[in-house]
Amino acid sequence: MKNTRAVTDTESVSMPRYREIHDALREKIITGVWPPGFKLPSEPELAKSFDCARMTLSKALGALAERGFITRRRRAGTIVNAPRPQETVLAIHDIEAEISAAGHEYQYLCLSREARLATPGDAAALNVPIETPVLFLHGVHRADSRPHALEERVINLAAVPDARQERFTKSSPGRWLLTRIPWTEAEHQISALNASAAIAECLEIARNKACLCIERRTWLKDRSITYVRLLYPCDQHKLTARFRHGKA
Amino acid sequence: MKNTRAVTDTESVSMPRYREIHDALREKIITGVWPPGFKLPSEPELAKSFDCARMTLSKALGALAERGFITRRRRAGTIVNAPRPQETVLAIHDIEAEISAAGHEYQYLCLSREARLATPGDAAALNVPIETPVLFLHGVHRADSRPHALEERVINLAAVPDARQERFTKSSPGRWLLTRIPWTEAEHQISALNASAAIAECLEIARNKACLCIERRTWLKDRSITYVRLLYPCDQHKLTARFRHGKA
DNA sequence: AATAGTATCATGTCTAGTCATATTAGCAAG
DNA sequence: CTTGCTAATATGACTAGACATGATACTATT
Repeated sequence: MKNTRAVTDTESVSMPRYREIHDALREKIITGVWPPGFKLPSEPELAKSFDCARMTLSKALGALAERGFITRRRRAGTIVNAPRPQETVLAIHDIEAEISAAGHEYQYLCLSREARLATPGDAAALNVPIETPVLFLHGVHRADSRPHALEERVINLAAVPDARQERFTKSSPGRWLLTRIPWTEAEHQISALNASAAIAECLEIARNKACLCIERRTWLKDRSITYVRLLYPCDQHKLTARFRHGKA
Repeated sequence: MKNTRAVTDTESVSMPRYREIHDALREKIITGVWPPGFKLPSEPELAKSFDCARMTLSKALGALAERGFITRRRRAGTIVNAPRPQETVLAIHDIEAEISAAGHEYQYLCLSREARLATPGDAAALNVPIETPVLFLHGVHRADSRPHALEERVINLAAVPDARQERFTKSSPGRWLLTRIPWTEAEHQISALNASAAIAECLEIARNKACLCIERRTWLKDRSITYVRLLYPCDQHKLTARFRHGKA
C-alpha cells in the first residue's frame, strides 16, 4: 500500500504517521482511558486499527516507551506505566552566555590560579587519586562590573593538559572548557548556604546572606575533567527548568 | 540478506546492530575525529561501510540527532553539532518517598487549609484567572518528627474538583496529586533565600538561615493543576542530578 | 549581475515481510 | 504442590525497496 492518506482535519500541518499514532496513544494514556497497568492490544492488532504497517506502529510505541509512558516486553505485551516521579530537564548555560543574554556586560576576574598536585580536598572533589596534577582556579564572574557569582574550580590536568598553558586571567575557564573539551557525563548538586565572611567579601554582599550553590562534576568516559562550585547571591539567580511530556 | 552476523569480541553481550553503529559514530564525535561542523558520509555510504540496510543506519542517526550530537537536513546531509550547553535531568521525588527512602519516619502536618476564590497572589502563582476556586494548603513535612520541609500549595479546584473532599490533615497533598492526576508539563524554579521569622518558626531553625526553595507549577494540557513552594533548610537537602550522554 | 525556475540529491517516512528472542502458559513428571 | 520442559506468542531487529520532501546547485532568462 502506498502512502496515499489524506491530511485529516485535525492535523493542519501534515505530521508523520508515526507521530500521529504516538499522540493518539498518548492521549489514551494521559486521559486515563488506558489506566496504569492496562495491557494494550498487540502490535498487529493496533497496526490494523490504525491501518498502517507494524513497523510504523512499533516506532510510535518505541517513542512512548522511551518517554516512559509504557513498558514493552516480549511475549508479555505492552502495558501502561504508573505515572513517573517528576523529572525535569535543567539546562545549565555557561555564565558568560547567561549574563550577555540578559544584556549585561560580562567580565571574569581571576582571584587565584595555581597548578599543583591534588590535595586531599582536590582529589575528593575531582574524584581522582591524590597528587594527580591539577589546576586550581578561584574567580568572580561580574555583570556590569558588579559581582554576580563566585567560582571555585579544579581541572584535571592529566585529562586536559592544554589548560596548563591558559592563564584564565580574563576569560572564564567554564567557556574555555565547554567549547574545547567534550564530555559524556555530568553530575550536579544544588544546595543553599549562608555566605561566610570570605564569600561575602568576594561577592560584596552581607555576611550570612543566602546563596545558591551549584556544584558540578564532569567526566569524559570515566575520566574526571573538572569540578566546579558556583555561588550566586540568592537575589541574583534562579534556576528554571521546564519539562514537557512528549512533543520536544 | 539475513541477520547472520557473528557476535564480535568487543560486544560481550550482543547489542542491537543499530546501537553498535550509534556508539561507533558517537565515538568518532566525542573523540573529535569528526569535529563540530564535519559533514558525515551520506546514509547509503555509511550503510554500505557498516554493511547494513539504510534504515538500520537511519535509526542510529536518528538516536544521535535526538540526543543533539548531529543535525540531519535533507539534501544538505548530516553534520556534527557544536557541544551543547550542559543539560541535566533532575528527578524530583515526592517528599514522602524521599524521607522513607532515607529510612526515616514520615509525617505530614497540616498548618492551614482553605478553599477560597483565587486571590491575586493565588492567581499569579497558579496562572489562572482571579476568583477561580482554589484550595490553599500550608503544612510541614517531618522526618522522625523533626521538621524537614515547609510546603505552601495552591490547587486549582476547577481542574481537580476531587481535592475539595480531601482533608490533607495527615497525608501530603503532593503524593495525593501525584498518584491521581496526570500531568503533561511542569516548570521548576530553584533558588535560595534567608528564612523569615515565620519560616524559621515552622521549621524550627534560626532566623536568616539559608533555605533551598523549589517552586513547581504543573499543567495538564494548558490547564494549570497546582503550584507548590517547598522550603528546605540548607543543611537538610541537596538536589542532585546526573546526566549521561547516550546509554540510558 | 540578479532572479526565477528546474533538476538533483540526501534525508524522511513507510511497507510487507523474515528471522530472532524473551517470556509466558500449559503440561507432565516427580 | 513444585519443578522442569515445551510450545505458543508478542515484541525486537532487520531488510530491500518505494515514494515524499526539502534544500541545494545549476541553468536560463531578464
